[in-house]
Amino acid sequence: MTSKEYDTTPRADTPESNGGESAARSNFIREIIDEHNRSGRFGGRVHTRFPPEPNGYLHIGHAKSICLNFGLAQDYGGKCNLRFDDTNPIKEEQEYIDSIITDVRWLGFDWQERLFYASDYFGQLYEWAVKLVKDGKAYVDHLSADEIREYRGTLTQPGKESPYRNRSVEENLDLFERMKNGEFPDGTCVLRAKIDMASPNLNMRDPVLYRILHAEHPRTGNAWCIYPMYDWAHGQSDSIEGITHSICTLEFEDHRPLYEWFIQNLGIYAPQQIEFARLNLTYTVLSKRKLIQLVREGYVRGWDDPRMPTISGIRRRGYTPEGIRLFADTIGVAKANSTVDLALLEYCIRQDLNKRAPRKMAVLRPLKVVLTNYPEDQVEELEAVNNPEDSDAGTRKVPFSRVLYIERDDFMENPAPKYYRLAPGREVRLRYGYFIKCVDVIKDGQGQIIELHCTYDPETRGGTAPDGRKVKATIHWVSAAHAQEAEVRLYDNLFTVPDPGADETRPFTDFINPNSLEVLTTCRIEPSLAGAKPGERFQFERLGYFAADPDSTESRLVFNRTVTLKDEWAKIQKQQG
RNA sequence: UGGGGGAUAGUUCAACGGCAGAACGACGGGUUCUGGCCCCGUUAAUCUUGGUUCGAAUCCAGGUCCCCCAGCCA
Repeated sequence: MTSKEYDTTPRADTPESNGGESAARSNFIREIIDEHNRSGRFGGRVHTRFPPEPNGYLHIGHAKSICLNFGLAQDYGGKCNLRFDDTNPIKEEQEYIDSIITDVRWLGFDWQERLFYASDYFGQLYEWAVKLVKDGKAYVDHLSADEIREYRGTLTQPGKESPYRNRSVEENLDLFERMKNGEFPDGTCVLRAKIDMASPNLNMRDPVLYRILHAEHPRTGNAWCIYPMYDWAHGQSDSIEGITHSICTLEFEDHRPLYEWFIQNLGIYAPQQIEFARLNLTYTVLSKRKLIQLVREGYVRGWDDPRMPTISGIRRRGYTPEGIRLFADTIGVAKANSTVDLALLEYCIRQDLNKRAPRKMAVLRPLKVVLTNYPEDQVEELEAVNNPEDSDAGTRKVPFSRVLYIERDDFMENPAPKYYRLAPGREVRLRYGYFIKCVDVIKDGQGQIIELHCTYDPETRGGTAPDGRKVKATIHWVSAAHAQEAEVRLYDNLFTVPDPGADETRPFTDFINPNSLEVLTTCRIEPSLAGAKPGERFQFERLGYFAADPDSTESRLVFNRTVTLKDEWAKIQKQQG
């Protein structure tokens, strides 16, 4: 394995290569890059990487990092690699590699031919380890894992040197080679760097470089039985790829001196590690461990359950790459730990969907309405606007007839204050249709409202009255004879509290929202929705944004509610108690 | 009690010695054939104590609080 060539010439062919700032909002990383461009440290290059370990599915927190790394490269006319940090075969699987590739691509980013794996560098990494041994800077340690921990000391006390620390170069070379050749079982010994057992930074107390793992690797199979630790692999992988800015999360700040020690003692190209605060979101969890638990213990249907904060989950839910990128840009990047309000994510998604989602009419909880003065067999085709935000979206025809369904919520027998939808004796407008007035409320034996009798005003076709009278509300509807039946899944926060992990005396699963999923099976949707393909997104007017689910069949569509519309009436109701 | 980081409206992020600003949220209003979108307005912050300076969120000193580190995980 040889180190890769990388281009160190300034990228004069790209628009942002004059060392200049771009239009994006300022942040501390851009300032560092700008400074590097001024000083010429990287010759004006900007080359980042997104380096996931393929041990799970990507989530919205990773999206922040992906948008940051790829976004910086785009803005500065640079490059961004996708690199799998696959140094621990015990946890990693091809399934995860595949899903990560899918997700990053879906988010809208392109690494071109630069898809790499830390395992691509196992050979080079081994050679560099041999060099360190030869330089007297690494040794094979036969202390057990427990002993290593004891010898490491504590936060306040220095560590002790291992009795094996001063083996000869020859012995270390021999032992290390035999480690590689598989002569020792797992856990027998490790290769450690010889740095400083008294360092106040525990990462510098002779960190382990290689451990013995007789495990099959998704990519290298059984070629290796020793595997590099993160610290030994990461910086050198960055170096090999010519990365300029190695952006990682805050918990690696303590690792930076080690990152630099390896690079320096190997005498190889030095990238700059920069740390930023990872994303936290209210009403959700983003730790891999907790996400796995939700899946394994059946709290959700899988990694792609629309309630999950995984990329595959929010994709299925109907979130858009554009919306997620807008979110990443909006939250910015800094070093302070923070928790972003979920409302901001939802705002960004609505913002994007509002511009692009075709409008449709759908009734979630149907209430039958008979227009008693409308001709029995008449059907009209009413013209509806597909998207008021996009004049190019055109119009469509929606069938209208004597028997309709409206939303149960759009009728109130004893209307509350400020409720201005349909009520006995009250007139409202049917969207794109006529004014109707409720004249009779039909109930069953239990007193449940089962049907409304209304009259329509033929003069109001198109939605305006010739006499100029106004109505307070416009409600959506579908024609009973023409509507299709569909299933709609409504989602609420997976957790009932803003920070489910805050109480350390209780498991986070105690705070799971029992009502996070509501399945409605008798919804009626306008006929033009027939044939909607999984993944297609719509706005159901007055209800929210919805995406067709892969569970849909030819005969029966299933929709996920992506996010509600802002709902002024819901707010008023809340205030009214 | 070692080391490394951090602290600006309710939330997230700007301001880099010179008028503390934006977005979201909340509240109020306008507009409207979606109680949506859009528009306008109100609310609301520099952790603390000193110091330097004509002038400090920004520089200096002390303090407080929060986060991370003792994997053969990443």
